[in-house]
Amino acid sequence: MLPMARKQGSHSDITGPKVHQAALRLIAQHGYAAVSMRQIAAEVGVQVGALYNYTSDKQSLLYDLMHSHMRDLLDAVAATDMSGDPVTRLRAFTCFHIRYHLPRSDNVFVSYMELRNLSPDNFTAVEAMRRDYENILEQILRDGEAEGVFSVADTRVSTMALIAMLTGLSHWYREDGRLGMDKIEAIYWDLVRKAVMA
Amino acid sequence: MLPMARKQGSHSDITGPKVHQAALRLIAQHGYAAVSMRQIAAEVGVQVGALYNYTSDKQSLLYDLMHSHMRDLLDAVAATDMSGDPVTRLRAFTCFHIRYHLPRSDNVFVSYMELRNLSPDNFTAVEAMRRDYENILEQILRDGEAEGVFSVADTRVSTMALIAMLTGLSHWYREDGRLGMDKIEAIYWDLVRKAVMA
DNA sequence: TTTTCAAATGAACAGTTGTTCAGTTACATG
DNA sequence: CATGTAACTGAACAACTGTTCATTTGAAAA
Repeated sequence: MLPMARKQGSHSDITGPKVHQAALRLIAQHGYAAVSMRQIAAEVGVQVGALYNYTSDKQSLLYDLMHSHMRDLLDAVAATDMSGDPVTRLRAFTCFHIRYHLPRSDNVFVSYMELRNLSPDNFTAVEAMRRDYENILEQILRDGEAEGVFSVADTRVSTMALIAMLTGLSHWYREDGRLGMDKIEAIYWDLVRKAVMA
Repeated sequence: MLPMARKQGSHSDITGPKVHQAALRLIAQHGYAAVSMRQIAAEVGVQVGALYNYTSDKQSLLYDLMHSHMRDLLDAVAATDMSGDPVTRLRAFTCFHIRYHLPRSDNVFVSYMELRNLSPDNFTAVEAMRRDYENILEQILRDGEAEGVFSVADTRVSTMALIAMLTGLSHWYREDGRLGMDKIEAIYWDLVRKAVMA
């Protein structure tokens, strides 16, 4: 088969997403700095130059991955029912976090590990969104403390501690492992609840 | 000042550690793949070629950093008093972890983020040491469960959750921040204790 | 003072990097 | 069928990569 400047059934609508998928997978596996544009192109099945129809440069590609992940995360959490008393809300947040993150380990990995490879402006933007997400949990803890149902030594630190605990799960969880998502959810909810309960 | 092939008072005993310090700092800041041997050399104040008097290649340099960190960690934890009932031991482990890791944020960062840049053999070696460290905590939890003083839904998962919570601290703690190490220690011990107590 | 040699230089190596762009191709439109 | 153009190729660019090594240096040993 001879090389073709344009393949059958190949459009911007197909190649565009493919570029992002390939970049996400490769960067999650090897890291941003260790992945070349040529590797991404090869995974898509295209030459390097073609990538620049879909991103202005490598940095923007990384930013797009991280920014869209955070946007989707914030949209999803906003669409989740978080009403009720603080304990119910904490449970809803915990379960949401686990169920949203576990099937998206590549996204989590990239958004966690590649922060330092963002340009200063891009870093600020992504960091603000991460902070927005953390604040949702922090507010739940504050409300629970105000009602006297939660009791933690420091709300902000406890927020960070719980987020770290929950996010760490994505780093070692394997879908084909010993425990299913329901079990995991129960175990983590048990730890979270007890840790903050008055 | 003309370039000199050997500077005054410059020995292997001085440059060697400097190479590791520079590599640690730069890799913690930018990541292994993003740091070049020339950048490390510049930080040391030397030309690239000189680095190869102290490491056989870049990969070995990374492995040395990670392996020696894990070795020091395991030595330090072994030298710490972990006797007594499970609650006392859990407290000792929690405080040890925090006090050991907080002043070594560069080491923690590198040992956490650069695992995927290790060659397969080096990865296996470092991973085994990490597992040894985790097992210390896991054994404390098991003993506590056997005595009925702890109660967790799954010991292994709880171990990973607590380690993630504790290690996450190193990612955001700033020495000049709002809270000193004593306060932090108290806050985390509170969370850990409550999370696993029966 | 002369000798010795660990330690560092600086140039070179072949390969890879991100990015650009003139040219080619195949599909959609007329 | 002819034409326009979005999508892609392939080659080129300068800069940078890890690594090697013959050469030079200067401090310590004789």
